[in-house]
Amino acid sequence: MTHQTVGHPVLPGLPDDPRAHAAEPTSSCPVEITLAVLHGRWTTLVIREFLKGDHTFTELSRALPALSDKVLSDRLAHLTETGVLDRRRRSGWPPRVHYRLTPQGRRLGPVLQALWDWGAQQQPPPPSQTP
Amino acid sequence: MTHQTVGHPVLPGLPDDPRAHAAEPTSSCPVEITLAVLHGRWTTLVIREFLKGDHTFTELSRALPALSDKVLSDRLAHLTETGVLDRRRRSGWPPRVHYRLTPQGRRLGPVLQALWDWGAQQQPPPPSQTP
DNA sequence: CTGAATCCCTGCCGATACTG
DNA sequence: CAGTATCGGCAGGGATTCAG
Repeated sequence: MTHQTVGHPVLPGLPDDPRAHAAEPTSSCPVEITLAVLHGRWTTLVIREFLKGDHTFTELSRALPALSDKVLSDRLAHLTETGVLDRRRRSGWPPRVHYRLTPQGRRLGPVLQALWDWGAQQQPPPPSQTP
Repeated sequence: MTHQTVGHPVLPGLPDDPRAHAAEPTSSCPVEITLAVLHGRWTTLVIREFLKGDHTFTELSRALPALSDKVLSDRLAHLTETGVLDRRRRSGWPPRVHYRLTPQGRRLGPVLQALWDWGAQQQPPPPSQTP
């Protein structure tokens, strides 16, 4: 019938969703919402660490040594505000704060996977160095 | 065997891919590659327009009226450099340049869909205004 | 018609120092 | 331990102007 030969829709979103036809960048667009959550250097790496399990501030700092305290603090606050992380203070001394992914945060796994898959096809993996 | 009850992997990439364990943001990480392509205001909207079909510079300018010529030019150059768009000059007067998605560019459809899906669950769509 | 050049302004990121 | 306060550098984006 048309030039389209594949079986999946090429456009994101339901066809009658007005947000799929926005004429300018708007924070109500679902794509923008997700990109805003992932926005900023280190953000995806932090999420990746949480996909492995929950962490405290210091544990994360050790997992990503080149990430400064200030930016780590910024990222944790941002991801907590956006509902990706759950922040939990444990009483006692020394003070410890545990972070973990919320159910919404866990749903970012497939999103990162989609981003990974596209990028991986752009640049094939380096030869595996099996010792 | 473990605490994991779902059937899909939570981590992006093959487990033995060294890029899945990077300790800092690096341009060789597939996730970073994709985010670099999508980076910048207006970029996803431009890609969306191309998922509908190919366009000339002016057609795009009309589809996204609030997008300035300079930024549109930047976006087209960036997406062409990264292999998402194919640039084709048609001889004659007035000069016209047609852009269209490459096969790699078309593969961004599912990526935008994944971004849309996550964002849509964060903020349900507004009530449809059926006239 | 399709851009490229320039200028200014803003916002992010890193480094450093400090606090409950 | 887990942050906040402050500062400076730099890149992104918009407006305007000019060119092939």
